[in-house]
Amino acid sequence: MSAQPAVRNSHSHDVDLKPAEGTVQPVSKYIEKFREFLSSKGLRMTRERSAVVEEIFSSHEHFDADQLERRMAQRRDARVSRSTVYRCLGQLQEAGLIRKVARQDDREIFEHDYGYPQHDHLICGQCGRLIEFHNDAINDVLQEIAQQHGFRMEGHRLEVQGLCDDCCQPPESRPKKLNLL
Amino acid sequence: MSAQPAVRNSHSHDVDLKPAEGTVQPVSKYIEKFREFLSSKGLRMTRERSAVVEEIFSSHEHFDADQLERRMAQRRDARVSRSTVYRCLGQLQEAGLIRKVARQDDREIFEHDYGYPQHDHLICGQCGRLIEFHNDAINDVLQEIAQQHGFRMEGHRLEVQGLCDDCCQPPESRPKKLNLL
DNA sequence: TTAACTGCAAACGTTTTGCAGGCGG
DNA sequence: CCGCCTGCAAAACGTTTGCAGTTAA
Repeated sequence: MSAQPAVRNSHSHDVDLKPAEGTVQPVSKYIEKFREFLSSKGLRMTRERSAVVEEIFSSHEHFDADQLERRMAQRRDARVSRSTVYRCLGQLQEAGLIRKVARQDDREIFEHDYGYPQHDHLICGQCGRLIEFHNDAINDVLQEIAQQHGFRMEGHRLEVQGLCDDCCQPPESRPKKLNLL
Repeated sequence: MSAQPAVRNSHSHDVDLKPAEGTVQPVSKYIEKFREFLSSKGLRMTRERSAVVEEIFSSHEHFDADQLERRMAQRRDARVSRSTVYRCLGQLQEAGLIRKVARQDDREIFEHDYGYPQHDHLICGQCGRLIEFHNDAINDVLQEIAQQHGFRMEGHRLEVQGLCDDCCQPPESRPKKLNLL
């Protein structure tokens, strides 16, 4: 589709983890994965669904339903309604392609899940920035704790609240809310 | 239809951590703390507000706004409207007396924060049970990670998803759903 | 063909808010 | 007395759903 600018994303959202390997995976990989899932459920791949997957995996940004809807509105190949966006988000979660990662301003924030290393987030309460990090120790500790409680751990969600580097600066030089990705 | 397991959130939650010490703190301690906060903001302590604090700290259960509203309805000293419950919940969070701890069935779940040791939760996706645990290592790791990113950590929220002991059992021996209320 | 899909709009459930009257300090 | 506080009802919010026409397989 779009000529691959190897660029991450336009806006300044640091992604401190790199993609699984050096290069950006072709979007078709995810579409195929989704098609498999759909087919296993007796569902169909449609123009709308593949367009949504394409949009979501065209960059590694965090996003919410509203942002995705707006991004879809700008595409030429398929206009996708809000309902379909929401329905698709649910299915993509079921399929393991994306996951809810945090909650900001009363909205669920999603991110890529499939083919991306497990990680957690530092969330800036001032500017809303999400900083990814990965740490094996946390998983190990959780695994151990779960075991002690006879709990079968399936996953976790860890949000670290605080202030990012920029927002720690004195108020005068502090950037305004840049909540939109 | 949600893809979530169709389970209500249980009202009776196991608390695997004990209160700070053996005895239950007098509720007045919390009311006093709240009064301080209010006063520092030029706000007032009212019959409704103290009743809410009293209700919340009369037991160490997790709760959501709806449950709290119902509990308030049964009190003799003050009828408290839903609006006031919500407004009060917000202020109690600001005051550091309670905090949101998870999200279940589209509702925020709250718990005591002030005077209670820092901890996290195992959340059973089957029966909704919240199991508290405490582990210093996690905080240490997070503190270190935050520092590496120039992030000023203020707190965190860690939800471990999975299945609790009971719900791991084979269906035959599985206890009936913890019922609500 | 036919069952799943879509957009639309209306419905939903939780939380927030505008308002007029009440009350704490 | 001032201005914060309350309950009420209605609004707002993200999200879900019923429906009738559309489309993938």
